Amino acid sequence: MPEQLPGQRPTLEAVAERAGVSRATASRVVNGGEGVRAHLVEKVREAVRELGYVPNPAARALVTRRTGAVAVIIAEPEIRIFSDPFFSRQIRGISKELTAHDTQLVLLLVEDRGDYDRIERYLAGGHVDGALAFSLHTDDPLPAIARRVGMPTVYGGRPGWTAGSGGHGGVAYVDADNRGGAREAVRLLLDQGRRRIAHIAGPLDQTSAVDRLDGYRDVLLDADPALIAEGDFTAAGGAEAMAALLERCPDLDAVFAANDLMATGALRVLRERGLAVPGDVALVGFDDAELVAESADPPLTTVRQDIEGMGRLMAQLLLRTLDKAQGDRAVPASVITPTALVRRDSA
Amino acid sequence: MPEQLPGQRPTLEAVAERAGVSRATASRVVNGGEGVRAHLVEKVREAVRELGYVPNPAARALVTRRTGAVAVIIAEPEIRIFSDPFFSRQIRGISKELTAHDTQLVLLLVEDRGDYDRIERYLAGGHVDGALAFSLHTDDPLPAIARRVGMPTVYGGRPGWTAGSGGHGGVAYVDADNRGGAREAVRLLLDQGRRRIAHIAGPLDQTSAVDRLDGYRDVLLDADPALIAEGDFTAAGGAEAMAALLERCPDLDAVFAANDLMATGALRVLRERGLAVPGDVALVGFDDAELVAESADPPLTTVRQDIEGMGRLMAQLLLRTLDKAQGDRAVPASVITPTALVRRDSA
DNA sequence: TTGTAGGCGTTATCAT
DNA sequence: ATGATAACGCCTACAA
Repeated sequence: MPEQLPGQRPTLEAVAERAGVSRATASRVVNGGEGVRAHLVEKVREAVRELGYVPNPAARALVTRRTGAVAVIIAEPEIRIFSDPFFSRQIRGISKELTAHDTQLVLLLVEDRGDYDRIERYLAGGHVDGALAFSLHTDDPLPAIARRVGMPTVYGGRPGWTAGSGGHGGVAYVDADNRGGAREAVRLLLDQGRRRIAHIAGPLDQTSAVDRLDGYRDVLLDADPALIAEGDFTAAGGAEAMAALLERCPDLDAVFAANDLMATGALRVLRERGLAVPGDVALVGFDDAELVAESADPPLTTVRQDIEGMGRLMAQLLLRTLDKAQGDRAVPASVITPTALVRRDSA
Repeated sequence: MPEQLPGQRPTLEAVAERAGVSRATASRVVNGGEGVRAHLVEKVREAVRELGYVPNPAARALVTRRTGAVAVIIAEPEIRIFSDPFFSRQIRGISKELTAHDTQLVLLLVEDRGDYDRIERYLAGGHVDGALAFSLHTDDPLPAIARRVGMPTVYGGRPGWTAGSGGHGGVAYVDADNRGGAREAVRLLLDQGRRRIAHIAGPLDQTSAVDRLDGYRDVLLDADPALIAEGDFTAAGGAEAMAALLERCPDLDAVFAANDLMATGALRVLRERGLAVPGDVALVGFDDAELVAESADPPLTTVRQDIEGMGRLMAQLLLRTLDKAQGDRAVPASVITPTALVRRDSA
């Protein structure tokens, strides 16, 4: 039972005194204890235990110039942030990895454009050692900010760039093979004999949406533009897009939706219209979002991406950079993770 | 354009020198500038701008003993954390309030029981000034930990206590009027002439679930126990509970579900069984979760709670305590927020 | 109103 | 292997 004395917390000084050693030695023991005689290590450890000593992170950060914290920046003004299981899983992966490395997760939610000033100040302030950012839209100011303040950053999803928005090179990201996965999905539909395959795209200011659309086009080189509708990655948006597609192309016999949430929206509309899935219209989603794809009616055939794994990977990449670089401005490499088609009942 | 010099960041010292004042004066200006002559304030501000000076939070924390950060602890081992819109909205509310007070949000996800050691070390370490915690289960170790390390904490939802787990008193929380809301829901059903009103409860190791069940019982004093089934706040759990209820009481004509997610699960089962809602069975949910209640088919009549507002309130309570207390161990008061019945089509 | 100087709790560089 | 001691960057009496 550490004695939580009223008021003051024990300092390293107190530990040293109690153990009968110098502050320096106490410090060494607290930080691993290399090169300290065994019995002294024991003495110090005991003092730490008795006093309930916990290092003061501020003091430590002041001298080491390392905070042991990483920012996770989510720049999604909409409700989507959490309601889309995608984020939750990725954050969970990140959290696990960071925790395993004794690193804290500071959550930075961007509500509106004005928040970027705050974010910049925060990053520039040195509150964190690095940053992880998600779901960037085409001309998100974040990459420029990260670069300006020299903050090592790993992006979730390939960032989109407009010319002049800060240049390319030197950006690390983790992304699924969106294009390849989309191709697989469309090919499945094709192999099943479907001939009028529509696509419900995500918001095209996000690269994941663009890449999936590109994959669709890779396979359907001369796809009728009327077969493509843009959604917003939400169920409601998917429903809307589905309705529009049916309006334009009543003869469509398959749909590839750019994510599962939109697929469920599409499913609802198809059901309302009395169209059987996959009988009349086959449907493939993307994500294999849990609690969504599997519990849909019928369960969704979809393209799985290892979202939690991608989160871990992002954190790993960043942590590795932080360890190594320590000033070298080393840039982590990007990683594309594979996808896998998961066949269930909708196609 | 602040000149981001390679390597070293400018210190207060540099600012002072450039402005031709002492460090003390520079510091005063940076922290509000009370009692400093106007032209000096301007001089310092200019130096700050020119140098791109940003205070070093570690150094500041070291002397002020305030970190400007608050921990948000989520102790939900399941996927629910984010997939349930409840958390997302509450976090959003918290984030807004904290941001408005220049306070950072450190997210602490507890995955398994063993993580509590880590949490305790973290809180004891003084990384944060206070904590916000959610969704505590009956004998969650968190309150005891917070108390032991003397961390000001505000809970989201009334904490449940087992005798001896750390005592009662002195705990601040923000909770919706679960019991009152449940009563309203059941009364609505009753007023509509329903006579066999079932309840799909949440996991009874959470007070919100217990309180809603109590509200149900308040109105239906002699409710048939067979009309009550326990779910787990997920859609799948709701479906299961609904199936069980129909098995036991095929004659039920109404259901009050303890949250919207479970209500949607129930909806699915009712539809599968060919039962019309609200024709054969009326249904009321709880939460008014966005993207859930409204877009259900039919849209859910439900009990709304201002979740984001509750989040803000939690943060406000904590921040107020931190400002005032500053050592006094002042305990914030708890707040119960009102609920409102939202009538849509399911009842 | 402004400046001087001490100290916050660590780590890290030296001697020893 | 261990111990002084000087930073780290900031705030805040206290003095002027």
